[in-house]
Amino acid sequence: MTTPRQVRREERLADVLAAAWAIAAESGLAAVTLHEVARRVGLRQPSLYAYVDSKLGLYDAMYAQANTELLQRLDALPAGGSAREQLLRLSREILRFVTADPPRQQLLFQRTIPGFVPSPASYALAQVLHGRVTRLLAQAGAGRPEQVDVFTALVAGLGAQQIANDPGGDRWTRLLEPVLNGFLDHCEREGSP
Amino acid sequence: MTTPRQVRREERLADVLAAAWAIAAESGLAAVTLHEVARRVGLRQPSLYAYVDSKLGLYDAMYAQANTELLQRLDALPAGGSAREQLLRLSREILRFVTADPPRQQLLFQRTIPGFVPSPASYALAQVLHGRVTRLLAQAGAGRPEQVDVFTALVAGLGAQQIANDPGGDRWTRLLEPVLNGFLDHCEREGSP
DNA sequence: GTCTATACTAAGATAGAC
DNA sequence: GTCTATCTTAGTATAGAC
Repeated sequence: MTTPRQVRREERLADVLAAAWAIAAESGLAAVTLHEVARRVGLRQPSLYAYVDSKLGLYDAMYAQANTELLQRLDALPAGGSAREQLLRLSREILRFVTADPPRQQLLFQRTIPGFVPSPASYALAQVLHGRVTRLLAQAGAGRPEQVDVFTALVAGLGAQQIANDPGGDRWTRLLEPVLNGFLDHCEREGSP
Repeated sequence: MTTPRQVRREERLADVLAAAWAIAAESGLAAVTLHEVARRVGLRQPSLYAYVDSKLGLYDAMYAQANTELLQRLDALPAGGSAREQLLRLSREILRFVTADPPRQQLLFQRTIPGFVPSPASYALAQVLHGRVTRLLAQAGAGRPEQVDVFTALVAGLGAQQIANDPGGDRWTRLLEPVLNGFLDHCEREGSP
């Protein structure tokens, strides 16, 4: 059961994480420091240790939060239509999610913070996400492991190029639909040779 | 003309850059510091300012060097065969280049160092690379700008996933050939509708 | 749970001698 | 071109009082 005290704590932690994401969005993920986070939430830096147990622990909490939020967004998508249509909606949402806030892409899909490795608990969330994608791909006729890997590379690649070379634009994200259709068409042809 | 003095200087600079790459490979690109670089080349930290004009200047020199080396490697590839075969060789070489040393991928194709923007001179090298890829893609029937963008996303995506989720392995890089063939087949079909 | 105080480490950069 | 010395800033983390 959740006491009012725990609720309060969760809210505070949410403030801490929000401040961290704001810093990351402004100055890069690597620019997040406990001092600056504390400044923004109106605490002294040592007080943050009541919420995270280290700097890397803060990154882990951000990682878990981003995974959770992305999962929630995918859950909130309309479920109708063909598997292909659902997959397109899901991919679009993932791209929207990461391109709207590049540090998310960096934290979720790249390995750029020296020393950061997701904790088992946080990584489990990433696996849930992967499982969701795999299931939908299987329904769309692209459920083989290699096909799932190609799909993740496609989405991650479009997101990364978009962020790195045309931030705020849609030069790569707008290619999602034709690329995805080409990929799924190819998988269908392969599926019944 | 190059005096012996300039040659010496170039060699020293090369040592500095090699030390920086070594640190990046061991601890991440963000872990490169002027102090540690100086330590490794047997200089005092202020002496590095004879070779680079700032920390970001060091990253810029690394960026330029990586581009130059990649271009050299692509130049050294055998030129025979169809455009498709050449393109496959080129893509393979790019993937080999970045996966063998993840900081290269991070510096060349991602934007993760707060404040780093390539200088015009360094960025020109990247454009040479892009031009080379574009020309080859055109010969292979995929020269439209959107097709070039898809190609870069494919290669960058495979490389990023490989590094992030299977470092040292080949779970994604081995998918290059089928993915590339699928992509080029699709472009050919599209080319004459 | 938050504070003050502080230990500890390390960073980037500049001045000026040799 | 390299050095010593130093400035300036900043970081993570801990101890102990309230």
